[in-house]
Amino acid sequence: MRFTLKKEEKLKSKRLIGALFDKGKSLSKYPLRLVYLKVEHTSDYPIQVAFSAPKRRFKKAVDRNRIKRLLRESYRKNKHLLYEAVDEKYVIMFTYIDENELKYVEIEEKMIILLKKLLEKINS
RNA sequence: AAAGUAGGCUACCUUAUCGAUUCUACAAUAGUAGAAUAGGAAAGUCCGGACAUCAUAGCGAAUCAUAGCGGAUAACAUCCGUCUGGCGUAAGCCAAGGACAAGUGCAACAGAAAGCAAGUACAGUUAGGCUGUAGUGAAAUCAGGUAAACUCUAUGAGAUGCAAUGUUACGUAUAUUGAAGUCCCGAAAGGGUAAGGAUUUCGCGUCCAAUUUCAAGGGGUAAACAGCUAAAGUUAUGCAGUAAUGCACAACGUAGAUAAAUGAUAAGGGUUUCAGUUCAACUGAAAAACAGAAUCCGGCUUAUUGCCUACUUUUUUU
RNA sequence: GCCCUCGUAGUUCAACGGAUAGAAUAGAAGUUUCCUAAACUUUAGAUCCAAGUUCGAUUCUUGGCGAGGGUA
Repeated sequence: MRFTLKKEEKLKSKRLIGALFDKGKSLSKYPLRLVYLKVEHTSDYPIQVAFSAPKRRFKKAVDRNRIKRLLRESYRKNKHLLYEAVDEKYVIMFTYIDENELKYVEIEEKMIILLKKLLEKINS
């Protein structure tokens, strides 16, 4: 298993994002929040994913970029948890809801917990 | 040593592992190897250009900008030099710094009076007139003050911005409904008129015409490529110039993302601060700012780390 | 990315460059009432920030900060 994260795995379609917020279900593990939806998409990968840091909480572009990079890194390291257990296609959006930037180690820890929670939800 | 002024440099580094984007090569659509990958302000979007489109882009007015003088520049509200005025003990800093001797307006309070009329007290001299002084005020008879008041003078500006613009793909609609207009002369060719609509605010002009104009009236994709990064480029030296800068020659080859790459982790080293031990030195701990390209350049403004050089003033010591 | 607009009491709005910045409403205290409301009386409270022009700026100019909008 290689820990890569290619362009094709990123969620870019505005239509899918709209549908995701419209119909998707959400889970959260502070300071992360996740919205997911089972839907057909064009990518070869089973899951398309997007990351966001709200402008309301992080006014500076540097901070938003920083948060998104940390989220992307922690997802890249741990996405095998999902890939090993999921057959159908999903789209996922991660949102950062705290107002302060946490250390990478803490974010990765929460990410793992959140992904496991998601697996339970999907399989049940 | 303290306080201050001016100018300049800098923006932690190295290695390893795991990734991201672009390009190249090999492979063929899986990948492998190599190279490159954020700033001094990338920011604010405040000026100036390049570039692109619009001939319904023209002309005039309006509007806006600039404002001592000379120079630099592609250009500028930038930069350099200099005069004058102001601030500061000084080093230095600041200035929208043309015209109120064209016209119009405005001037609280105070004051007789802030314009077209009036006139207080004292003195020169008794009255009038004239002159001077006092008193109010930011400004008082003086060609008064005020133009970051209208305005005038000189110079400049066509409008819109890369979501410009071009090509391709998908889909397709000159769909449908309502309203307005389709003028005059002539058999025709043609001529006349200028109501309507369009345009950068207005006028002229120009353009449009049942293949017209205006209004109402669905949805999908939110696609790809070009524009898109070699540039009024950077550095060193020489020459010209007080300088900004120009010229010559040499070297270097410098991000192109698009729900938006430039990241994460570990180890070692350097810098600064604090603490401990006998000065040098060592050990330990902590800290490292402001901030993220989005068509590209030249500036301005604002945010901000560490340091260096020169100068000024004051105090202390020799 | 590009292009615009607006900042005055807690809130909604006023104010030719000229006295202590005005009104409504909300707040506080009092009068009235057995108590509350209403009414009446009194009271506190503001020009986003920093420079400049001016004798004098909410108003004019410049820079900053904040808020909002438009744009295939």
